[in-house]
Amino acid sequence: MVTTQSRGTRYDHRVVESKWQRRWADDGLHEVRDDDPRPKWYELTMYPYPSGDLHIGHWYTMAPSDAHARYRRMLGYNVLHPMGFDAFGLPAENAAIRRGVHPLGWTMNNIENMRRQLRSMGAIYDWDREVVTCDPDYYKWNQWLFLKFYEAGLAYRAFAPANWCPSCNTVLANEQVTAEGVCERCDTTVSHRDLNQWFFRITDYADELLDMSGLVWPENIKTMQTNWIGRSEGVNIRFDVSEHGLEQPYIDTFTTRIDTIYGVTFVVLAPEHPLTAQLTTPERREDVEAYVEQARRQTEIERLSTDKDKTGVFTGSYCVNLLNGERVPVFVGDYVLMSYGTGIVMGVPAHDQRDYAFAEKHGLPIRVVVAPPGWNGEPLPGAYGDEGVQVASGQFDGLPSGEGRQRIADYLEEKGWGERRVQYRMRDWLISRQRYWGAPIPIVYCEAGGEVPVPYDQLPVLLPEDAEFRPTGESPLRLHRGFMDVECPRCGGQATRESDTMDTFVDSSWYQFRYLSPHYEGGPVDPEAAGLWGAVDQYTGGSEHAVMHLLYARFFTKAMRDLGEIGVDEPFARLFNQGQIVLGSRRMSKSRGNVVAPDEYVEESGADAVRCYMMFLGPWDQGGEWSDSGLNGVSRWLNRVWDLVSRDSDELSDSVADGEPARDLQRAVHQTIKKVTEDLDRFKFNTSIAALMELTNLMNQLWERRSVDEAAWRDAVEKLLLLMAPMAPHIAEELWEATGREYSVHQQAWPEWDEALAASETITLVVQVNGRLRDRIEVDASIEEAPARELALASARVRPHVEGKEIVKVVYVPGRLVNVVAR
RNA sequence: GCCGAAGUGGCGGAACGGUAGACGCGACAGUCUCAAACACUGUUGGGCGAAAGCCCGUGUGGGUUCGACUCCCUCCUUCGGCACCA
Repeated sequence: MVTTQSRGTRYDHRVVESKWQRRWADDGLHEVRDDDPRPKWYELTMYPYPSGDLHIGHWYTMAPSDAHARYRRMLGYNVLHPMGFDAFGLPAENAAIRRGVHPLGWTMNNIENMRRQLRSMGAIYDWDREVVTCDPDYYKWNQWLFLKFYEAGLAYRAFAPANWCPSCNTVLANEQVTAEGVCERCDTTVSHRDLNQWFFRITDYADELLDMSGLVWPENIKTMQTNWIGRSEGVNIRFDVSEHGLEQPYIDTFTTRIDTIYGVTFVVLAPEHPLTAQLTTPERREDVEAYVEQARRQTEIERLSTDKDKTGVFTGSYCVNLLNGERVPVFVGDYVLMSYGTGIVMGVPAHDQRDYAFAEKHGLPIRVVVAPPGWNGEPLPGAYGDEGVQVASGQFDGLPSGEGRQRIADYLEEKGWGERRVQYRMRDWLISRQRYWGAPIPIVYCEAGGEVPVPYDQLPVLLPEDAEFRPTGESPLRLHRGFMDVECPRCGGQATRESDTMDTFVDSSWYQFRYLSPHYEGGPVDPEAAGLWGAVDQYTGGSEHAVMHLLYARFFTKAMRDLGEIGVDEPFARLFNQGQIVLGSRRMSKSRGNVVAPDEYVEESGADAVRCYMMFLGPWDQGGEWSDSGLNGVSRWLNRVWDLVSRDSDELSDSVADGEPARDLQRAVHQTIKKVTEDLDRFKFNTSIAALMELTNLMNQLWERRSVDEAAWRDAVEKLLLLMAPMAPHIAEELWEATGREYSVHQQAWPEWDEALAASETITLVVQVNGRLRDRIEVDASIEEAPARELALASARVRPHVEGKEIVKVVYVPGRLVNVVAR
């Protein structure tokens, strides 16, 4: 059919997008007010690091979450969906050093550029609420919180071995060292240094952090946090060493398997253990010292490699197992870690793989004390299960090992030989960094009075802009006399400032609360705003933050709650992790040169097309691959919508003689509303857009046939534009106006569907024989079972398949199918 | 080694235990064009067949079921996390 309308009209996204972005800004359409009567919805996307250019990965993170926030707004919520910059940190400093510029200038330029790029996306960010963490108005509150933590005993300084990255020239938190023992930023092998460091006492909250029952988070993230915290219930048990005449007549070990206590055939100390030297006999001294020295020199990787031999040396001493009076040898071995438990392990080779390996190597006895079901009395190398029956265990013989654990623990506590203990894998959070580009730690060291907190009225402790910031291994601030030399706030005497700065994860641990009242001067958060907004309702971002950021932010939230700053227990009620967008199945990276720069594509195809493509390329949580032709397909669709909606609906008659197609359209519209709504609730953007494409395709077909009336058409156009508005906000707004509707499409209510109208009058009745499809019959949707069976059995396509067979039964699934079972 | 997720056309991916492959890309054919590109229309899992239709198909092997991409078990592969934590 030939039409008068020209086909293939393309819209000028440049004109449309800049027009509406200006208009929305002028009208303050995205301003969020606390006195808005609608119910609140706080939807947060992890803020970006201002690395310079907005990467397509940023779009992948932000465009779908913006669409979701917009959807929630159309549902009738007062939506807060803010944006800011995680502006402190090593990359800025490293980049600044490379380029010979100042980190501040470099960072602020990047932020300026990225703000412009972010604006091109047409998101609903309320820029008046922007948070920039290197701004003194922000980090002042970092320092303020540090002081509050300090007063509450949650911040403390300790001389301790720390992870040292020789390339970054700073210490790292445990969370920042990968499983391979390298720096999570630069992949350099991490070594150790003993330094005075500031810590946050996150372990105080270990048990509360384990409780994630109220969180709607992906299970794998919860599991990772649980594993990271690593709670173990066990027993501290003493072994008698009084025969050696030390100050302390016993040594302490920790075990989770006290049921195996009768199987102990040796004890092992960590090489760094302070008792190692004392327990070493003179004739063993030389060997032990050589071993300890060799262990000390090993790198973290060598030390931690699991497949390594279980090395160790005998100290010459013995200790006594108080339960059976047995004397067992004491070894030093580097498979025992000083940082876990007591740094001493009781060796039970029959029931622990590592102890087994150690015993094999050193010819130590192996004694089974927990017999697995059906045990034949043979040694059990490798049978380390913790369920069985106590044997060779004195008075505890015959007990199931689970019960044995409790009874032996009771007995030890009664005798005063040990007590139940809970151990965590997680350590306190080391926050000191020997680098320039971070928030100074607000402490001074008085020559007379020691450690003195900076008074609140002297905050912020400004980061001096004129410091030499090249890393030397010590904090660069140490070289800045004007910064360092200070009067003691307590006694007025000579004092020096703490020269370390805070880990940037401190900044991101509470930024979610600063957005609530970004200009508030009375504290980190305005209590009224905190009361109104509470926790983030929906948080989105990458799963690379599964442990560090998310755990720290949870800790901060609980600590701030206990300080009375906020009223919530958890920062993020719901969490959704998007996947990664890749190019050619490889992670994009600047060094590899395979980076997709969104600006070119926005210029070429428009922000709406790039937004929609981010959502369409695959399920958001699984990530996907960028492809130019994929973007092109989405772009074609938007042009088709433009073309379709721009058609003059006067060309359609007021009513169509055959009413069926109009009903088809109406049904499709209601089905689409349902599909898109349900999919957006579950972040299934790809299928939402697919549903919208289907509706568009149907509309196009019906138009071609001119078999739809004007009213149905206009209704379909309206619903299509409303449903598209969150994903393609500019084109939806433009077409909303062009079709004579009232500004703004983004202030309209989300459409609702009517189940009855979405339902079909007829269904395709599927007819199967033995579960295999044989026929499809169009029938009235209200068909009863009996006629459906009759129709199925009468089908000419069914008969040949049941010929000569006995019909055993007929399964009827209402509204779906008939399955004839024939044998 | 342990924990978790995932394996579906040429590709990205759809599918409340009930029509496998929606939607899109690509490819092919056509329309438009002097031509190409763009755009638009149509076809498109494999095999056999003139057609009707039949058979085979969701990593592997089994199981449950009238019926399995979907649930259960085995194994394989890929990815992510943890890893001498006593």
